Amino acid sequence: MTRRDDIAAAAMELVAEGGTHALTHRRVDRRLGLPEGTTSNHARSRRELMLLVVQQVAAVAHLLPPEAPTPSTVEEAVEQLTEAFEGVVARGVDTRARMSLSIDTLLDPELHALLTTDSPVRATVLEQARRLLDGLGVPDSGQRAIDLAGIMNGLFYDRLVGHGVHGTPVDAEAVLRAWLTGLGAPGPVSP
Amino acid sequence: MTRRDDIAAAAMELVAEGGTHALTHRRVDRRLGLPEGTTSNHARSRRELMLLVVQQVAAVAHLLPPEAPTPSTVEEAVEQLTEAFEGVVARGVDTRARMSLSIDTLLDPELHALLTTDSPVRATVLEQARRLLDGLGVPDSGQRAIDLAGIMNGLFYDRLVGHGVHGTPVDAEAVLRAWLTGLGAPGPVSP
DNA sequence: GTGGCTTTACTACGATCGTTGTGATCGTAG
DNA sequence: CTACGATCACAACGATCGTAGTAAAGCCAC
Repeated sequence: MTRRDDIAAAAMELVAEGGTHALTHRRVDRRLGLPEGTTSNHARSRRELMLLVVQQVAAVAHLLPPEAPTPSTVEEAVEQLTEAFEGVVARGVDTRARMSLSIDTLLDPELHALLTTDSPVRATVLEQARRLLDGLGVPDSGQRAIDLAGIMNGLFYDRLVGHGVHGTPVDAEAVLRAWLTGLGAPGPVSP
Repeated sequence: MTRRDDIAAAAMELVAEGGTHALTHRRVDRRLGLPEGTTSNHARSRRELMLLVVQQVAAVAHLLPPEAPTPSTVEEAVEQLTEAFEGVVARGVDTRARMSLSIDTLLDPELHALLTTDSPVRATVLEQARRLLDGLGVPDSGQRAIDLAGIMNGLFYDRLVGHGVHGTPVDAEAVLRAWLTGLGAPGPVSP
């Protein structure tokens, strides 16, 4: 069981560092110092190997720590979201792997759905985002939660794989503050 | 010359459809119905082949049509940005290829920079974004232009490779409107 | 036309890959 | 202790890949 976890983790790292093209049974073996063929035993095909990485990404990724209290002002929300954002960026690997896999599984809708629509992480993230927006009194919080996830992905992309890697990065805090402000939240919902 | 362009275009399509992993000299030959070895003649190594795609992406991609008049109200800006966004999404291929390559060139900083920091498209996009924001009287338009590019990338990601492909997509127009509104633009700069 | 340079077609090599099979080894329930 | 299922190490296959070389075909200046 531990062996399988090691393989999944190493495979995810490979994808995060060099994209799906760098993902190979033998490369995983080498990275872990295991004899060739070990990874092939656990993931009998390349598709299974990619599935392993997809599951690993889902196992690691979370947008917000679940114990976060619901903020009642825009500024509190900005602070909380920014902190969560920086945490994910600092971790890095799983988000990079997720983005790489999202593109490279477009030809395999089943795997792609496991990463996006059908991902348990997606549901959790949307629910947390919705709760945060509801606490601020933002209307239409369902669609707005989807929008927030989209914005966050843009910020992730910039910092982890885009211009922000070597150039001037986006100002995540300013983006989130402006967006939340512009939503015209009437303030916290009175009890 | 035309031959090389065909190869570059076909290579970009392959990357857009199946990621960098699907990019191969022989696959490009087959897609174009050319005898095997033709692509190898124009891109003597795999790195050259990827460079070809990078250049092709830069050749095709533009955020805004350059002749767009500078908007003077938030609503005009929203309309213009949304229209440009939908245009890029409808085209699709180059943005998908760019995102795939961004990740898969992380191990090759030179190629990665050509896609991001050193890209001529990047400079154009930032300048257009900055002009648009200046027209609205938004302060610190330099950093805000970077932020806008980040937001747009998030929207692209959602629609082209993320949840929006098969699930409920982001509301790009609403996101842009909220963000622009929240920037607290004092209105168009008086002449 | 003719000489010289570029582009094409075609072939071949070694390396790596995905995949499968076969025993050996381990852990554990009976 | 033993038997049995799961995990392991290891070997081997055909296919595909990256890369490079060579000879024919095309093209253009002169």
